[in-house]
Amino acid sequence: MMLTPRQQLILSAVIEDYVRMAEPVGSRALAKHEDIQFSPATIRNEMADLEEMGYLTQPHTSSGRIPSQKGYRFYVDNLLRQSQVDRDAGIYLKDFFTKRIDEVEQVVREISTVLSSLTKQTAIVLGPNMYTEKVRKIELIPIGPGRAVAILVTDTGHVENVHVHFSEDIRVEDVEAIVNVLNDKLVGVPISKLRSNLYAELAEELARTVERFEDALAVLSEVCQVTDREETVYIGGTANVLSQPEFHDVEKAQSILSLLEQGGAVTTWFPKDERGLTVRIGAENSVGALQDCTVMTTTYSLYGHPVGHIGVLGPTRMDYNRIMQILQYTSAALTEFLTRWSTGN
Amino acid sequence: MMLTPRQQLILSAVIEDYVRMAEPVGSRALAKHEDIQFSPATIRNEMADLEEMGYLTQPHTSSGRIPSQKGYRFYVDNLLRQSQVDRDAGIYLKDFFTKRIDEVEQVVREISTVLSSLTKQTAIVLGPNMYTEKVRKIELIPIGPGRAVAILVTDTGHVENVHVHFSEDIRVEDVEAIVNVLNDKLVGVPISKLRSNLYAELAEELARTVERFEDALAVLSEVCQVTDREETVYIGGTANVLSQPEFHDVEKAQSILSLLEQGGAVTTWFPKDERGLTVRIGAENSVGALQDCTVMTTTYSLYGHPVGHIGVLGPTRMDYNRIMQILQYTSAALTEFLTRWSTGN
DNA sequence: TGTTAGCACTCCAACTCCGCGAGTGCTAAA
DNA sequence: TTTAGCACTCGCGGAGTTGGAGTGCTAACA
Repeated sequence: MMLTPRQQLILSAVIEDYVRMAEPVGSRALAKHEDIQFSPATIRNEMADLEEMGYLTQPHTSSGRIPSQKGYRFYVDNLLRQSQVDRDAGIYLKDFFTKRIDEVEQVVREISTVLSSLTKQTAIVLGPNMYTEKVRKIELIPIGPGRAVAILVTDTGHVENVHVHFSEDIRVEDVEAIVNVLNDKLVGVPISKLRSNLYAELAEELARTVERFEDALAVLSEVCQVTDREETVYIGGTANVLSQPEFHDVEKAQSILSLLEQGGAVTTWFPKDERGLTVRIGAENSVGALQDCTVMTTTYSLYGHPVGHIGVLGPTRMDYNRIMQILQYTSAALTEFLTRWSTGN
Repeated sequence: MMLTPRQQLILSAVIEDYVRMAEPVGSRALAKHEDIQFSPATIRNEMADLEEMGYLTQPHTSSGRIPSQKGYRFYVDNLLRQSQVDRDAGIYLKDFFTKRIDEVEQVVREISTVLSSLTKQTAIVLGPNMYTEKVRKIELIPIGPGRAVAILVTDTGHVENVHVHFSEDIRVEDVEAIVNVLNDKLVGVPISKLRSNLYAELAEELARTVERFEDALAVLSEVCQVTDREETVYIGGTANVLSQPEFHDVEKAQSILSLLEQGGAVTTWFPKDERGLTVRIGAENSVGALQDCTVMTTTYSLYGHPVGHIGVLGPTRMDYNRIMQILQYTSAALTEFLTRWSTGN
């Protein structure tokens, strides 16, 4: 059942050739591979065995072999040698990050472009969530009768805002009172706990302090909306989908593009509670349209907590090695950038 | 030189048929058209004339005709009868807007989706700029040594924020002084005038009030950055590009998709100083990749000033009539929504 | 004079046919 | 166990063929 070293060698070679050429690879071509010393005939025998075991398939009799999903999986799990990160890519990334001392959001957005152009695939970046950040300040700024903007600033300097409403005849003192209570009770609280932990306690306090109790409650609930904000999604390199030979079929390409378009759907492709690198090959993606795609993802962190995801979408025939390197390197660089940024540029 | 009514009728018919079928239309097919009473032979003669004048072309001898760019242009300028807006579309839009009492940004983003699914083309929406809005409040919230977030709220409730830096040993009073001066001098000033008009005056005032003058200046300049923010671009329905027969050629499709991806580039497709509806057919778009595309755009307004653009990108063979209707209707509805929203939901 | 029927002609698109070549599996020899 | 040899398979691309849609032209007709 286990593969012999020679079979592993051949499987690797098949995958690497196929990744490069996007065409079924035959025994003759493989024999030319430098670290393969056997004759085509031997290779044919081995390939027949590999096919029988399900690691390779044949589009039709008398054509070369292509790796099956199982083949890719074995390759990723056992054969991938962690080679050097692409030198140019490394330089490019390092360069990108040292130049940047900008707003986080902009950097994160641009990462999706960078990642896609490095990998020549589609890159997906889920913006850093603020669940672990703490409330630094809450402001209520009136902008009209019965209307105000609530602004919430976190300790790392993220700003969220939401429009709130109250009765038109509320008094200025009441608004001030509300803001004071909010700040008293909420500063230092992690965003993730905003709603759950403090709702009851805060309501009580507000009831004691503020005349217009219902208004205060409404505001409270509206402010809490910021915790429900879904992560922002940045997608770069969607056009790269079309340059993959496997998606020259317009139907397929379109189904993938429309999938990418509904930003929300993309979120589900990322494993919720894993922090390391994950690789989902073909049918391992539950989504139908991704049957012959691979989604490789990893997380980036702030203060040791994963706060966001980056990922690459490509055909199952992708350069796993290279893309894995780039992804890991990018994640590390992004993590470092975030840390540097949030401790003071 | 001028077209006879019959020629106009035939031109219309050719265009309308071609828009529907995406295939060259011949004299026989046209003769079946209900408001055409002449025989195929007559039609052939007229079409030959129209071709000679450049309104139609023939992919090859002995095939039907297709409209030339000049043909489309004439059609748009002279023959388009403003018919009823698509009933379903109207209902759909009305529905969308009455349901929505949400954040502007979200509505604008969703408009791009709505517009693309109504037109089955790619929709481009340039978010409302805030140039005409006025400063309501400026806040400086410290988030670390020498670091703060500057928050600017406009009279309609837009919130922009930017990170600012000053010497680490600046005193709290100085920060307060800066904020006070900023608010004193800037509240009520239109965003567009922020930098130009008040820079000098403000600097003077700050020099008088604030000890750390350089710091204040730096902050001022950083705050002004928000005026440089480029308009946000939302693009919906990029996948629709692929469903157009003319873009089944992967090359073409890709060049258009990559164009769409660089959000910034898209901005230039919108005429700067026109407010009504514009139609750019084929080569009228200066961009090379859009040679067989039409970009139809219009603006939406707030308080009578155009504040943003919406547009539709499709093949020159697009349903001008329908898309024009939808665009105008959407623009009107969006304008109305904005007004309602900014005067208090 | 403008319109129409008829007809010969054109040309694309789709289909079939065929040969090439890359690749295989099997067998027999090393 | 590996390799050389050989017969076989099958997709792909080019050449040849055909059908049909559409044209332009001419001549007849209102």
